[in-house]
Amino acid sequence: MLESLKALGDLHRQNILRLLADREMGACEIIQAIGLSQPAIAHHLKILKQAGLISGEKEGKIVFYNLNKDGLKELLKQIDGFLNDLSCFSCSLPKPSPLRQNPNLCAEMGFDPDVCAKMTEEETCSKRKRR
Amino acid sequence: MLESLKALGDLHRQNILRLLADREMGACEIIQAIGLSQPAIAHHLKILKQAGLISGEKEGKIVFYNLNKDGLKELLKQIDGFLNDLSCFSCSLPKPSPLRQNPNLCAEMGFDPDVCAKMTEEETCSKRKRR
DNA sequence: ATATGATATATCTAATAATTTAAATATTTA
DNA sequence: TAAATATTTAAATTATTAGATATATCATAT
Repeated sequence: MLESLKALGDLHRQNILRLLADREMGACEIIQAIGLSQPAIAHHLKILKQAGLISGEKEGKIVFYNLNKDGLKELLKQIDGFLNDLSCFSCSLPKPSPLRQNPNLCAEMGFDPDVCAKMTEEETCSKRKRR
Repeated sequence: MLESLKALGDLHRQNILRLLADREMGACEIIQAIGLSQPAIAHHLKILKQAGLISGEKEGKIVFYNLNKDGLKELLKQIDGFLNDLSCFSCSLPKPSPLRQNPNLCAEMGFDPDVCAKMTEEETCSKRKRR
């Protein structure tokens, strides 16, 4: 998901996706439409492809690019899971920090290593135990 | 949305959000939990705050950070709109490129400026006319 | 009250790392 | 051989980071 979010976090790449939302396009068309150099477009297309957001099929000289709808759907599911999981949108007031009780001891406080030690790219909060 | 996606596209910032999913935290707690320098954390917190994903309220010496659930909800809505809009998840086979008919003329092809000329950060495909 | 010192956070600055880009080159296909 | 795309390389830009410094708050001593 991190890779896909990085792929989405660039305006040119968003615009490539917007172009492909209308129809498939050959790379040369995308180059003209976006107005960057051919290698720059090739680079962005590679990033989008590696993120699973588009597909490219070579047909003769031309590589036709399309949205990967399954990839987009999967990404949306992941983001939805991540964000929902984070904010648990409906539930519960935020728990107060122990610093509220103990405002002088920030430097001395320890941390539950479970909370953060092994957080990885794809892990979401629901996989951690809540207290 | 671009700004928020960039904010999400960093593992440390994702982990800060994961931490805050459990409870509010003082900045000093976040520093210890993530293990970066104080200025680096301050920088990431600023980016997350500017993206509307967290809030910080100062209470004495300590700034307590919380998830901004409304911001997260709003972002999810935008991403959902963007991705759904792109792939129009249920509908229609992809339209073929005109290059399918005309495979020799990539360099000479013109482009409908409506399709791409004024694409901006927040514009989604549904706002463009479809053909 | 006022000064002093300690703590928490933010900002500034500079170094490093990563990303983006275009020119040059390579590869594939007609 | 020419056209379309990918890869390599190098330059420019941007992002990330830590050290130094600045600001604000609180506790304590005068």
